[in-house]
Amino acid sequence: MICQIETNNGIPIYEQICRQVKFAVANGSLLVGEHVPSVRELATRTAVNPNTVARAYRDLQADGILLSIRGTGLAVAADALKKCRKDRLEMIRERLRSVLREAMQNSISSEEVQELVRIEWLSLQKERPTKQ
Amino acid sequence: MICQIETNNGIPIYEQICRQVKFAVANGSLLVGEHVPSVRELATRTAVNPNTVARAYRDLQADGILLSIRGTGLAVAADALKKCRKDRLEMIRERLRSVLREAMQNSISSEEVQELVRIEWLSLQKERPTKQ
DNA sequence: CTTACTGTACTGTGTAACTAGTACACTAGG
DNA sequence: CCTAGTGTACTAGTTACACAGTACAGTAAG
Repeated sequence: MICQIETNNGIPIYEQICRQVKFAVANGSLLVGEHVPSVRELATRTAVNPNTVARAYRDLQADGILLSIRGTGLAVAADALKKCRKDRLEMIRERLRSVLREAMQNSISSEEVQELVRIEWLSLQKERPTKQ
Repeated sequence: MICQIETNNGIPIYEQICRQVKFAVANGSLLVGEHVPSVRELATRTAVNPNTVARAYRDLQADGILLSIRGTGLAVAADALKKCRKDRLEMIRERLRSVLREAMQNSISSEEVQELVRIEWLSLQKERPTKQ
């Protein structure tokens, strides 16, 4: 499971981890019953404090995505797939709305936005060619 | 000059104010030489602490957008228009990139994103019909 | 001069996010 | 049993953001 953290994009690290775990489950990168990386491993790999990862995992447990097996690790819950699939676009949608709202408030046209999305998408594709 | 503040969208209030002032200049809602609303007036109008507005105005001065005339107020600098126009889409672009990056990292297709943008844009238009 | 309005500059307070360090209970493997 | 690896739970400290209150210097209008 890959996990890439962006600092200073407004989203707390622990929330980014939550989102990426949910996406991984929705994608099938993380299977139901499979173990998620340990707190300490993910922490060192992403250069983040273990407490921050633990916080994310705690939230995921509260959401019913992960199940704790003491001494062994955390596994993806049985009914997590359905929930993650359902919320898949929802998480992106919320961030997108906020950006679009700002654009609209400032007289950016629909065409300009569409064009911007197209250009930036292509630009990002160049950054990570044939990703996944 | 309108100024609408969103709390809890990840962007600090003082930065939102900065952005909206820059947009207003780029739009022509704020003309060069014109006075910007006073710290206290904008603070009460947006239900924000005066210090937060002052902080935004201080940043705008550092950026060369506003000029201070003690005892009178803050005016839009002569060369602000050029700078604001130049940065007009740039500010939206940065936020958009961050969202698109997350979408791409999680195997959302280009078509899905375009569709999402289209739908959300229409949805926002309904919220504020014939804005401006 | 007086008053009311400007911007500016402080000192606090509170909260959220993150980091740092430590400790404990549990489990698997030797 | 022993060790190393799990999750979990603390305390403490730092930083950023926002709010609250106060104070002061300058300007414009009466």
